[in-house]
Amino acid sequence: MSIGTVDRVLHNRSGVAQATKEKVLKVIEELNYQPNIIARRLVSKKKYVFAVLIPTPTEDNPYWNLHEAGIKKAEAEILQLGIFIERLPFNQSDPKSYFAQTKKVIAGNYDGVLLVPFFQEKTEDLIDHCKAQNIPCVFFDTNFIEREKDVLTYIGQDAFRSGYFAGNLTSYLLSKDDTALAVSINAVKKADNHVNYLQREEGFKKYFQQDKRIKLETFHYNNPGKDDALLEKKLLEQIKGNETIKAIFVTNSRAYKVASILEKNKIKDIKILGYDLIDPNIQYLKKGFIDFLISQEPFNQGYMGIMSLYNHLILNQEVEQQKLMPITLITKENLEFYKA
Amino acid sequence: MSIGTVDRVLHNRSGVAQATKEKVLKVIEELNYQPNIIARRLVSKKKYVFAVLIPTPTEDNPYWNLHEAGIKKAEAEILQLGIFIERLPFNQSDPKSYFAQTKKVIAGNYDGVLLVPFFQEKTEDLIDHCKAQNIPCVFFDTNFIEREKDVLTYIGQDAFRSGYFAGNLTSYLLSKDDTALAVSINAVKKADNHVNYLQREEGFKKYFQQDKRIKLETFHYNNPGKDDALLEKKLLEQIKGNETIKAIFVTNSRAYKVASILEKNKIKDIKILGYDLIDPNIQYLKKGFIDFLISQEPFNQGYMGIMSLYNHLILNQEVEQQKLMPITLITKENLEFYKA
DNA sequence: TTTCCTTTCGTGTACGTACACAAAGTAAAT
DNA sequence: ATTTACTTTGTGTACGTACACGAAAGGAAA
Repeated sequence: MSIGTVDRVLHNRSGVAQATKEKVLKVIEELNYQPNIIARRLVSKKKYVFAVLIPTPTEDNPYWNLHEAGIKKAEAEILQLGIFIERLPFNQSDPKSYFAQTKKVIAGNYDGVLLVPFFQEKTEDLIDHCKAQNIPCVFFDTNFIEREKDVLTYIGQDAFRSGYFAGNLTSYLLSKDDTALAVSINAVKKADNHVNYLQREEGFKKYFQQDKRIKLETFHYNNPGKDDALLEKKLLEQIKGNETIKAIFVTNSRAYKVASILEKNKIKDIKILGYDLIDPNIQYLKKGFIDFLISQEPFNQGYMGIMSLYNHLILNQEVEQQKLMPITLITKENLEFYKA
Repeated sequence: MSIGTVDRVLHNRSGVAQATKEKVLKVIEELNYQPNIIARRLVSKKKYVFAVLIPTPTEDNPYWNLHEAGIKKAEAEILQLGIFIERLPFNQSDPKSYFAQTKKVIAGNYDGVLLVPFFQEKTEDLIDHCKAQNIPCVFFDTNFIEREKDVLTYIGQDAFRSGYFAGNLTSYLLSKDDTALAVSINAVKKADNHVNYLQREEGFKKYFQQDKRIKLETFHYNNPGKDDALLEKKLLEQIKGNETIKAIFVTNSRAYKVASILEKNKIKDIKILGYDLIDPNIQYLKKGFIDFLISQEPFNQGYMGIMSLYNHLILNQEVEQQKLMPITLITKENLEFYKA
């Protein structure tokens, strides 16, 4: 038995007599042979290229910078192994830019795809392509539940449970017959891409269906422009219309907008809960205007997203269908221990 | 210029003319040469062995199982790279067993050490040895502040800040003139090894020095045996002696003991905060008798502990002097998203 | 038996690094 | 000029894997 024969058996290639093959397999079994990944990558000159579709961080929403950091860390770790990452950023308020990038991925020759399935209708073709070409695709941050079974994995929070958690926490802060206000502020008119926000609100509501001591109101504001004056007017109307509102749950990273309105109007007895450790939120957390922020651990999401592709393609490891990120609570007091 | 010469320059070995050396260095600079870690580990037959000193998980304290899981993950990742882990478990209520293991490390020939510096006096020799032999040493879970500068890194929580965080959280749960009770239950008489507990209590107290709306009491119970009946008697005495006690902060993983006492005595209006996702705690969290648990992320501690040694020794990377773990809050609602 | 083809198996080379050893170069001593 | 001692440089081999290529074995037809 020579190295060559063993190698053929290992890779299930043709040209080995059945008897020999069985003998080799037996020995492999006995010795519990594990291929040396190191040597394998060393000799293989195959390059892997992963496409990453992630919104461009904007001043209005710097959130995506945090993912980028995690992606960068993964990139550094596996660059030496011949794996390259190509970023295809899109404008999160412009479906066309998203569509253009998905088309690039379909036209290009990528070995794996990591994406935030922001605009769902536009995502279908991409998933079909990946499925047909057997290209692993990873959703992160936002799930696309209908097509979840067609991708390698989803990495992100369970948005509904996250909202439910927020409800539970809010219940600790309020007294009987107080009201909690769930606020959703969207940057675009059509909110089909904000699955997370909707599900968080649902989870939050669900909690208070079981815990009737506390009342619930909702506030929705969709605005593609940036007319924060109107937001202020409407929000104040609602708050002043109900003196029992003692907590506001902002279903996305715009908690700082609510905080700034309360600060400006010197309203101090309303607690604010929101999402994401972006800078404006952090500032208001430190100042005490925001009480709690829920982190989605975007850094880890980015890191694990890339690593899932790596584990699947290069290490041939099983990858879980869902990697649900922890629902992490941040206050002024433990903030400094979370880098992202 | 041959491979051999370049290699000599790279490793700063002798036998290269100054002129040649400079020429080679220049080219290395220009090409931004990065050594291929893969190939390097492949060829090097040097084996690394790390010693891990960690308490044996007991029925009374299964906490250390969680670290072990993280260590195992790291082990699996780097085993192929010729790195081996040798476990030297000790009995956490027996300083002698700890001492015996430290002596083994000193006598042995290890390339790195990961330990919980539980009994501080007994640790001195080990640290001296590591320092003299230039063996990297990592503290985790518990810090040994006086010798922190002599080791590679400390991985764990900032216990004081963690207690402070708990204080802040407690303040949300209580009303003016309520009392918070800080409870420390130790399994051994001499509590010099429980630096964490003490610091958490200090942090907790500190918070209420600034927030005077709430009163504070403390309760200490040191018992090397397992006389939980006495604990119950004493704790009930204190609780019944002060009707305003509305929250109990347990400074270590024994929150379940307090919860069981409250459950047995049908006391329902006192909230419990504690540490660590060990099974009995989790049970009481689910039942609603414990409200909040703070996780120290032991899994990550174990994983990162091993990886710090690896990064330092094999990858020659800079390692931070302190890797402070996040202070993570767990409730019934987000529990399932934390595996450890 | 020879020829030819197919199936089966062994050998050689490469990946990038580390190191032992051989070769070449240099300079002083004979 | 030759020897000797030493410095400097080049070559060969190995690590474990992947694969191309060629060698051997086997069988069928000439």
